[in-house]
Amino acid sequence: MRHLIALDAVATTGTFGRAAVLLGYTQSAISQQIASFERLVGAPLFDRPGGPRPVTLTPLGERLLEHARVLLDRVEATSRDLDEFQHGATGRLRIGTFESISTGLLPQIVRQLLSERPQLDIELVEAFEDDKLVDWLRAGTTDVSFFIGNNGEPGEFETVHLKMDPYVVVARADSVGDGPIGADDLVGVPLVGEHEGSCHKRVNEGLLAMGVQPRYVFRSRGNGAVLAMVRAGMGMAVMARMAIDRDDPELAIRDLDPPITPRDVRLAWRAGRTLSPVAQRLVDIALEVCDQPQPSTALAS
Amino acid sequence: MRHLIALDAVATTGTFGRAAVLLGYTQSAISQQIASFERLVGAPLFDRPGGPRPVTLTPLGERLLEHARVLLDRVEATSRDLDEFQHGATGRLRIGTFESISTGLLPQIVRQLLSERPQLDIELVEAFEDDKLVDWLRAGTTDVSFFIGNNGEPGEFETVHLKMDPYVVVARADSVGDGPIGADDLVGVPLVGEHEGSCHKRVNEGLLAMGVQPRYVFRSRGNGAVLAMVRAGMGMAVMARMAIDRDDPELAIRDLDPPITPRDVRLAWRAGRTLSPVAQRLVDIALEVCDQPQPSTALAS
DNA sequence: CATTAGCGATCACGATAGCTAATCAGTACC
DNA sequence: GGTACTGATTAGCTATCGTGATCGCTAATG
Repeated sequence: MRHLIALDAVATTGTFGRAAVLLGYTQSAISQQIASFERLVGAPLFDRPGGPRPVTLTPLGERLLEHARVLLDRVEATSRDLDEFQHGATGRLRIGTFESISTGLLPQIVRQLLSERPQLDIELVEAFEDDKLVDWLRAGTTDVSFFIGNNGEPGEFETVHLKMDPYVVVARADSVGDGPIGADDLVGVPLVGEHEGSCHKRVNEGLLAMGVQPRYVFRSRGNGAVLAMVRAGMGMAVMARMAIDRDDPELAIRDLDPPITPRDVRLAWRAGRTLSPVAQRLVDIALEVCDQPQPSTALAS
Repeated sequence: MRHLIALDAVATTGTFGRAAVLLGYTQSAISQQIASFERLVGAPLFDRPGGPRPVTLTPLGERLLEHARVLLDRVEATSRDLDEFQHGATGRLRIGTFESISTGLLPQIVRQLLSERPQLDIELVEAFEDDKLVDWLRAGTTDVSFFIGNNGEPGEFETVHLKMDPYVVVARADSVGDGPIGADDLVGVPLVGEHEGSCHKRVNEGLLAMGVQPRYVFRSRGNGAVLAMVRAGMGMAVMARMAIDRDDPELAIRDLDPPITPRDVRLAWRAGRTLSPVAQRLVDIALEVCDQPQPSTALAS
């Protein structure tokens, strides 16, 4: 390595002495470096004419110099890229997420992250079930992942709590009064909701706990479709608050009474694995956006 | 450099100890190397879970490893290319030459050289005047050059004598008898020959020294054209023996009497400059082809 | 629950490599 | 023939890098 730099310097300056000054060494050091390099390759790299004439590269030296410059450039590029990476300016970030989070939380976070670091390569991987997210995170398919509560083997993941996301009732604005919706209001009422999946399971269990046997008249994987059906008058929906992305005067959003246990929205990564600078920043931004204190050391799962 | 190798080995084996075995070090050495590398980049490269579990790369380490592998590959490639270059298997060789030499001498030399080293990149640069060849060789446009006699500043070039190339008369076979051609045979005879140039100058001076005032009826830069004109009966030609590339029953080749001083064909290169392996081999082959002894140390110009 | 095995970190120590400083030796130029 | 500019060489110091032994940690074992 030092050899390559010395070779370049001598070839450029034409003189051992000037190369030494350039590199902050003494002439002796350069002489020894070149000599050692020549011993290494087994042949002279410079013709030394003697006297006050500049040294010149041998054909071998010339050939080696070409390679040396390529290598030095590469090293330089590596150093620059690593710096950028460490400062979080570049990097890839694969995020595991649910649709509701992609709708109600991620956009703010991603917008902030991208405004700070426009060159980032962000990849979202959406799942309908917790297990998928766990598998992906475990396998390294995702770098960080949103979780509902804690998942995986104990100690396998590290997580931070972002916010509690309540389940609410969504109905046409003209079909409900003010105030929370009780169990009575839901019995026998036609419902629209999600297809099978972790989210739906939680809603379903919650309703059953309330004593309501839900009657679904439409199911979809897309929250947008569900809301559209509510808007169209197909029925009410019980869904995570976060999945409703915009204020819609046609729709009324009401609390449940008694409420279904809200979702514990967390951000998770593999325990004991260093987060990349961008992932670290993502966590911080997520905490900011959710108004959570930033634990200096993230809580264990 | 060592750092990169260690990084690669640890990442591959998953363990400091196995990496050490792989590289012929002790575990302690690897541990210190990685630690020093981490100090250099300012952040951990591996997550060490502790206990009998393998270490894993941090995101930074992964990124660095990609660069490291590219660099190591390049170093490997450099080493291979240099080996080949030193053995003369690869390399570029730019040869300064005259047309007559390109015709009568070079083909044998180049054929031999290429049969030994098929991958060579040989470039011929043809000149019509000595000065051009001198300039090119001085400037490094050519690596080696054919010279007629010695040229350039004294001590500027190193040369070896290849052969003496006599000047001969070429005529239609049916237009001359046996035996050498004397001055009387040439007086007033129509001649074909070269255009201005170093070769032609020597012929012209030779003829004048013989007492012959040459009468040119055709001149060309191409020896082939000259010979064709002789064959066509335009006249005789006085030219270097070497410029006649093949036996042609239509043509008779006769000595001059008195002869013009033959050309001293030499191979030259810049004095004090190491020859590339292929150039060195070219010199040797040229000497072989010309039946010259090979001086272990080439004669000074 | 104590034991064991496998892992990396650390320390002291010796060898080596790499630098400086001073000097030597060759060559061109005045 | 001196002078000035080269690179080479030598001795000596120092920082680096390797080894070997040891320590501390954790998962797996019985």
